[in-house]
Amino acid sequence: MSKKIERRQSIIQAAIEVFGKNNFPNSTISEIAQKANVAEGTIYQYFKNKEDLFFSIPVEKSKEFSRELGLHLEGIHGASNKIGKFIWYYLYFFNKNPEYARTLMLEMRVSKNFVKTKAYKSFKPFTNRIFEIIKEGQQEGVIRDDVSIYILRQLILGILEHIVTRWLLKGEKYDLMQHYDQVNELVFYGMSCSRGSQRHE
Amino acid sequence: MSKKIERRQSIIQAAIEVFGKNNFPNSTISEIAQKANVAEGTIYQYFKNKEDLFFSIPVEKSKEFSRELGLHLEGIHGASNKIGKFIWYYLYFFNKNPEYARTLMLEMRVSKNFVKTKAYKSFKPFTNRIFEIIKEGQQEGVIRDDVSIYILRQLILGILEHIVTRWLLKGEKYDLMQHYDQVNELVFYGMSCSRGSQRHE
Amino acid sequence: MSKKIERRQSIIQAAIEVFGKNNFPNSTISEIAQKANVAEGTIYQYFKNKEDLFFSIPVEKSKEFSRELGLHLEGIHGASNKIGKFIWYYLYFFNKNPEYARTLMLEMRVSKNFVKTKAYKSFKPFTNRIFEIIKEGQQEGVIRDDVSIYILRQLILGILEHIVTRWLLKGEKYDLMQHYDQVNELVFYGMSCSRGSQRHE
Amino acid sequence: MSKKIERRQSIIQAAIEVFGKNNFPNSTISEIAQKANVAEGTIYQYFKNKEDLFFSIPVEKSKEFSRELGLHLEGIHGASNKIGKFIWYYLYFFNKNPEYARTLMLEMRVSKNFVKTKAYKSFKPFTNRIFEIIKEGQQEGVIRDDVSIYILRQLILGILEHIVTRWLLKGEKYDLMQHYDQVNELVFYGMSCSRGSQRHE
DNA sequence: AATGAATGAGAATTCATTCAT
DNA sequence: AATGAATGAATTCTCATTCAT
Repeated sequence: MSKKIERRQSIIQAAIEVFGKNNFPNSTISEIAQKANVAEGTIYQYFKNKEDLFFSIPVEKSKEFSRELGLHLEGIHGASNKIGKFIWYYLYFFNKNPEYARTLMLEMRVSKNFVKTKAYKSFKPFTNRIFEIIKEGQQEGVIRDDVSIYILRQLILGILEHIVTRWLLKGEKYDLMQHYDQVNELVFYGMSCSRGSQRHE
Repeated sequence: MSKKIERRQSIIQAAIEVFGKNNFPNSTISEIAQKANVAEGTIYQYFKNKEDLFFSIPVEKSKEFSRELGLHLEGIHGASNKIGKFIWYYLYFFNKNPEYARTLMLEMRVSKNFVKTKAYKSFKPFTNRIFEIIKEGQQEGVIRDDVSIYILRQLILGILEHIVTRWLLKGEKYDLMQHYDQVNELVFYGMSCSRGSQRHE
Repeated sequence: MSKKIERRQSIIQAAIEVFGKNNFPNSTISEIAQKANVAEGTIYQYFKNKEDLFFSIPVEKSKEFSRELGLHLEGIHGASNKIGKFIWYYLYFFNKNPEYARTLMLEMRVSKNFVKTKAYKSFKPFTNRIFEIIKEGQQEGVIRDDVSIYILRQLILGILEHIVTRWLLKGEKYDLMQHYDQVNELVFYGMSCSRGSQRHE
Repeated sequence: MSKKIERRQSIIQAAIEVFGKNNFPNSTISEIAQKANVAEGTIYQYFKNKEDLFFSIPVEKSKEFSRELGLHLEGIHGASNKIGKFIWYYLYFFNKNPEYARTLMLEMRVSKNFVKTKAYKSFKPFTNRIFEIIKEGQQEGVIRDDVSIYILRQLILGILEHIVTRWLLKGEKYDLMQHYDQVNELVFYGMSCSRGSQRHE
């Protein structure tokens, strides 16, 4: 039983490495199978086809992300702290998973019809988590409520995606975490109440 | 003689359309040849191979960009005005060339080893043009000189690329030019000497 | 004990349906297993391989045919009546088993080396039954004896196969039984003594 | 120009041999290519895919059949003589093309949805030729006109197909032409106006 | 005896590139 | 210089069969 789950995991892991190194069309099932120590045919018992395997990566990684994020948020009080932690974990996660970052940010996110894939849908949970935190902050009175929460979420994710993308384009040569303070500041600057009037997008 | 140049142009143009619609691996020489009204074999008389054709696109487009940009800057005085014009033309150019924008921003720029390609090198001329304008501005005293010009250039291009990329990810559904004022403001906010008072245009 | 026989039966039954719907190469062991409510591996405990399962169908069906035919012939006197009954049952049987008919007539019978298979051999019993009846008829004096019994058997089966095949090619859209009288007449016309001289094949 | 036609022909010829020897699913493009002395890829320049190649065989052969049949009918007068010639040529043609006969009669004709294929449609021309002859015969008064010409055509083709099919099932061991007289007789027996006295040839 | 996960051989098809005309 | 037919390498995916549990 858990053997199946393990095997599935090892295929996904191999896929992350191979797709991250090459890219979708230049990656071969054969290489993934080899890396996962399974026969090519085995992959097709776990995934419908190459594309399905590809888009299963974010599904799996998003679960992991949400799960771990949940643990990290455990016991933290106050929306500000939670957002700070979120930003930290986001950077930490991609810093730790550069191949996945590459695939997600530079290939999937950018492909036509990405929003229709199951990969995109798998972001829902942690995307909702942000909503919760923002609302909490608005109730606490530390986050402005004169702006749609969609805009506020877009603010956070937009900055984070931008930072990660630049890091990738530079070849992941530096530690992504070094941007933590900067991002934090930018985000809080944009979200906090204590400002008379700011426009946005 | 000029027939050769014309033919080369029509191949490049067809390539832009086809690569922009699909993407590199899903585009076929056959379709490009058809669209350019030449035989497949003919393409190999003008370009070494598919990849060469692909990376020749920015080379060609960059020339066009620089040439036109030069004309638009003609007669404009003052670094501020020139930067304003540059921003305007950048947005104008990609707004007018969405297929090329898609290929360049979402596919080439994002591919590993892009910086080693001739495409990347072809950006030099207009990239240098920015340097000149920045230096001019610093001499004029309207652009801060406490920061490396590399950073300042990166500020301009970073914002522009970000804006164009978001536009593409949204499906080019709106007019890119509508961001002109916003970008302008952001750039001048970041570059000007005396925070609080910048004028341009 | 009888559980094994039951299980074997349900596999055969599933095979008839699946092979009849698709055809040999387009049928999968997986689908048959599913329909029979057994695991794929189980099929290999009852049959050597896919081909063996395929050719086991007529073996099984022929047994059923012979058994039932025997019952239907019980108590019938006179070769003419018996032949009539045989024709009736033949049409009745395939009318009731269209998937099997399809497989047998349009796929197996038609395949190279069919005569070497165990399927072909399994027809012996009911084929012999015809011989017996013909001989009986010749002794009774109602069936001509100036012709080889092989020819006479071939006459009966040839017509029946032809009728069933045409019915299948037309998509089994009509009731096969409607041909009973016609076939009966044709057969008796060909077999009966009361004719001076007819040539054949 | 004629090189393309020649090559197409040699591929078709190779396909006839290979499909006739094995059958559709057991035949490989690779073997056909080898036999035709072309690369596998070349086949796909002439035919969309394996299935297209398969169904192109009758299209090609039907053309040949009609063309040759036309020559053989040239100068023959009287519907009776024409039908006789038609029967003769039909048997002659399949006798000479046993592999094609096998493919057409035992595999294609028998497959579901055959009537929807281009192969089926390609029979139209010679099928129409029969109509013409039948009508001619009815006007001459030598062919009964109390029965639909569809039935009469079906009579001819039904008998011929049956004879050819039986020949194939027996392994093409005897000369198909030996059935000529028998078929002729059967056909004329069924088609002529005045039962009892038909003459032909 | 039954299971069903794992295997891997095998085949169709695509398409960049070459080269004879 | 232009053509476009021919090539064949390379890759995905299927599925009968095996075998450890």
